[in-house]
Parts: sequence; structure tokens; C-alpha cells
Amino acid sequence: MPEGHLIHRLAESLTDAFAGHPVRVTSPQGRFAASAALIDGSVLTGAEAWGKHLFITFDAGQLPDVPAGAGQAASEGVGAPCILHVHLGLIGRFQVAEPHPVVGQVRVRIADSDTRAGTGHVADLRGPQTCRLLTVEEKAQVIDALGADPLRADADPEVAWRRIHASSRSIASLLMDQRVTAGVGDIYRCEVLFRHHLNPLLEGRNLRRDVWNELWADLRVLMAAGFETGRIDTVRPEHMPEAMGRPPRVDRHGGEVYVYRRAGDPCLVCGRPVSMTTLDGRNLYWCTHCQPRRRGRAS
DNA sequence: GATCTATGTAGAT
DNA sequence: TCTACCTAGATCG
Repeated sequence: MPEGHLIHRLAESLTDAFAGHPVRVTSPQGRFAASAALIDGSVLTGAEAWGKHLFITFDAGQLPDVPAGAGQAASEGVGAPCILHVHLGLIGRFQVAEPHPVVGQVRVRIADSDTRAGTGHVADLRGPQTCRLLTVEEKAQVIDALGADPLRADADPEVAWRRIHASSRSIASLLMDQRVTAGVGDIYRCEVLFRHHLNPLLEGRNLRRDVWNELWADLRVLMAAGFETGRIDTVRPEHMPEAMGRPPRVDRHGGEVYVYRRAGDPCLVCGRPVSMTTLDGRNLYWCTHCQPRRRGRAS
């Protein structure tokens, strides 16, 4: 269930664990067995994240002939790179660990060719929303449809700004739109809006350019920190419960946040209860006092 | 043991 | 706006 920062961490973990080596690719659950067979034994050359999308590239150059019609990537022929495209969706998990027996519904297992006990790694994929093989061209098409990823150095926030500036949709909805900002999920959108005192229902076309610049810069900082630590911490030191004379909290998702999943609890800044509603089918949390409607309007 | 929930998205209505 | 999908852990009775 991760947001973009964890997908980037995952890409790094997979690259560190397997890049440059031939790997075993299997589908213990069976639902990916035919495709797994196409890349089993090939060299994993690297993994890359783009928003919440994960791409794992295999060098299929040394693979034997693959059965006709076994997959789109196979039609490229022997020798073409083959890309495993994964999107975890809401409930998927992809964990890199030391070798261990399969437990539960493992869609894909990637393992070192040398699986002697105590050596190597195993990566288990469970419950993905997307798990398929792509060609290089198909991967490019997926990326073309995505907006600016705050964790990528090559991200272009101008693309996101143009889409926001032209839209009558709420900024809360736009930040979650992967065609606008890729990798931002429910926690980061709720938290960054709070940190900038922005009302979630502010229309994109009414967002000031300087406020967008601040939002984008903050997303980059927050998500880079999340990439480093593996958790989402958004509370400024002066607002930490201890600094405010309150007992420390433990959030279920593992970080310190202002509003996410804190409905009814006192706002860490003003003390009024945090509000929650549903927007586009997702839970939206905010403080009606700290995020008033007028803030952010175009002048 | 049954039910609920979830850091997401696509497709139908 | 709704429903379906994928899985596991938390919560309920």
C-alpha cells in the first residue's frame, strides 16, 4: 500500500540485491507462471520507479526461444530487454528478504540463482494491482501518461502546474491524480495541504503560482525524507507533541503526521478536532480552522 | 471465524 | 458515483 517514496526504495533494494546477476523468477501462486517462465534465468539489469509504478528490467539476450503468443514482450524476439511492470495498488506488497520458504499468496518470487542457505536474497510480490511483462516501448507509454514525480531529478513541475492551473477540480483531487503529480498518495496530499494551510477543496485554477511552487518544493523535501527513512514524517519539530506539552503518539503507518487518519483528534496546531470526508472515493483529512477556504486564492 | 479496512486504479453506470 | 479487484492484518463478537 505504499506511496511513491516506498516504490523508489523498493527499486533501489531490488537493484542492490539482484542487479547484474541471473535470477530465478517463479510464480508460487501460479497466476504469473507463464510470464515468469519467459524471464526465469535471465540477468536482472536494474529496477526503476516512476511515481507508484515499478519497472524491473531483464536482459533476455541469453534466453532460449519463447513460445509464440506467450506474452507481448516475447513477440519482440530473443535479445530484447523485457520489463516487469508492477503496481502494488492498495494492498500489494513487495518485500526483499533473506531466503525463506514461501508463505501465503506469492504472485512472483525473484531469487538469486545461488539459493544456498545464508546467501542471497528473495523478493516476494503479493496482491499487486498490475503485474505484467512490457516491451521498452510499452514502458515508455506508461511513463508518458504520468505527471511529475517529486522524487525524480528529471521531473518537470511545469507540466503539473499547467494541468492544475487549467482545472476546476479541487487541489486535493489534483494532487492524487497520477497524471498531475506521480507518486503522491493520500498521506502526502493531506499532509502537504495542511503544512501550507490550504483548503483541500480549493480549485486548481484558483491556486496561486507561488503557492504551487512552495507545495512542489515541500513535496520534494517530504518525499525525499520518506525515501531515506521508509516512513512518512511531516510534523515540524515545534509541533511535535512533546514540544507542545502533549504525550507522544504512535501512528499506525509508522510516522508523525498532522491530520492523516486523525479524524476527531485535536489538531496539533490549534487543538480543534481534525475533520474527515470522502473525496473521489478516498479519505480526506484536514483541519477546518488551520486550512480556511480563502487561503491560496488567486489575487 | 466473520467482518472491516487499507498509503490505488480501472471500468461500468 | 459506484463497483470490482488483489491480500493480509486488525478488530469484532
